[in-house]
Amino acid sequence: MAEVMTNLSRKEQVIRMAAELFKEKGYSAASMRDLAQKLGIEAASLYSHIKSKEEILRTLCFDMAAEFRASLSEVEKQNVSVSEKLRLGIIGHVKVMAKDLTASAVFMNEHRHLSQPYLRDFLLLRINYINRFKTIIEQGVSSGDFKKDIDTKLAVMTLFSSLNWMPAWFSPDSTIEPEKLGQQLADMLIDGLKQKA
Amino acid sequence: MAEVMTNLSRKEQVIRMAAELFKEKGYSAASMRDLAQKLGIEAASLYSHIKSKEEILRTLCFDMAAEFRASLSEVEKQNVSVSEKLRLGIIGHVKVMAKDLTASAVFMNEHRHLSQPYLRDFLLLRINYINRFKTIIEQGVSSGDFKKDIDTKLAVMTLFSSLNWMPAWFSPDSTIEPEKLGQQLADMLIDGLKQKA
DNA sequence: TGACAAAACTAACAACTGTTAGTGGAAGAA
DNA sequence: TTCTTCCACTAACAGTTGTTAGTTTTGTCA
Repeated sequence: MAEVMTNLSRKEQVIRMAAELFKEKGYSAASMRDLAQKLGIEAASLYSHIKSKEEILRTLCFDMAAEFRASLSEVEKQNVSVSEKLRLGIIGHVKVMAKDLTASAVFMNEHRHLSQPYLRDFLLLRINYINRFKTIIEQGVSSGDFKKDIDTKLAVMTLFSSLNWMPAWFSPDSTIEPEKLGQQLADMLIDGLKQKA
Repeated sequence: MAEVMTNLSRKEQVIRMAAELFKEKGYSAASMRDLAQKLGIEAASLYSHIKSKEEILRTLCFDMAAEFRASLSEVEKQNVSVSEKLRLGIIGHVKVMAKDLTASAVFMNEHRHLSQPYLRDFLLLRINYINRFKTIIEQGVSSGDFKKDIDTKLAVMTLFSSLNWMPAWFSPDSTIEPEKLGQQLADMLIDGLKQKA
């Protein structure tokens, strides 16, 4: 038990460092020797902890995916108005990202380096997640909460684009809390910039 | 003269193919042998046309940057309302991207592989461009066109995030014209999703 | 035809890639 | 003590990387 804990802890340390490196240099440009150096060990020693470079990427991508899905499931259960549901979905997404900005950045930008069949699985998970948001928006259009002439595909892609670049510019030592940031983002996307006449 | 044309044409062909490859696999994962194969020649033959792999990336990034800046300068000259100016800026940005989606994707996702001092120069250009958009939004807040409680930094980053992921999901054979897409995007960001009460 | 430039070729380089095999030390449990 | 597990090591592999030097083919124009 204690050994398992220690092992996991060391393995997780490797994965965390790898996430930082992948975020900084990109998956392909980050070498196992770079990673080893960051940990103060030899490259070959990494393989006491992980099976391969790609296994690290898989872990990072699929763990994040699971968190996003869990967050959205929680929101879907709630019995609230559509625009509130969208708002909660956005806030949940932001919170998950904020919990680990580094892993989020890797999840967002490096997943394409997964090999098959993992890449396919990953993309399926992602499209499912996006479609669940799209459904919320469509419900809003039907119910009259949102404008009737909205292109829902465009809307949902815009939404995700805004969300997904957050790790690139949001600094972890920012004074603003994730909850608040999500709130503001939701406001902006739902209500727009313009002063109501 | 004719020789120069031919030379340029072939060099541009190399750069175009490289853009596709860089977009697909990422700059680091794309090898010069991959690129050569796409052109039906040997890797070493590429060096009759270009100085180095990074020179290609530089060309792609800085040429796109110049186009974005030119587009925005055009808009800034116009004597129109603030929200119209923002709208025009967005449409211009979308049009520039749509003219070459492949190069845009590289510009967006691969610029970090530039070495110094080019990377620094690139980032300075980018921040200048972003700040000019931010100024427009700030003017809108001052003039009362936009809401007073807007976080302009958040607003401008959200704007760019939405814009910048477009190359990733916008298909070139889409029926929608860039002009129209830019229009819709601007509507969404400025007016929001919500039906006005 | 001959000259010239563009654009391709072959061969090779040094460095770097992810990964494996096999080894040994350290620490805790028996 | 001895056994086991974790975690590091050295040495080496086969393949790939960007790039160079030098040469030959190709096409155009005088």
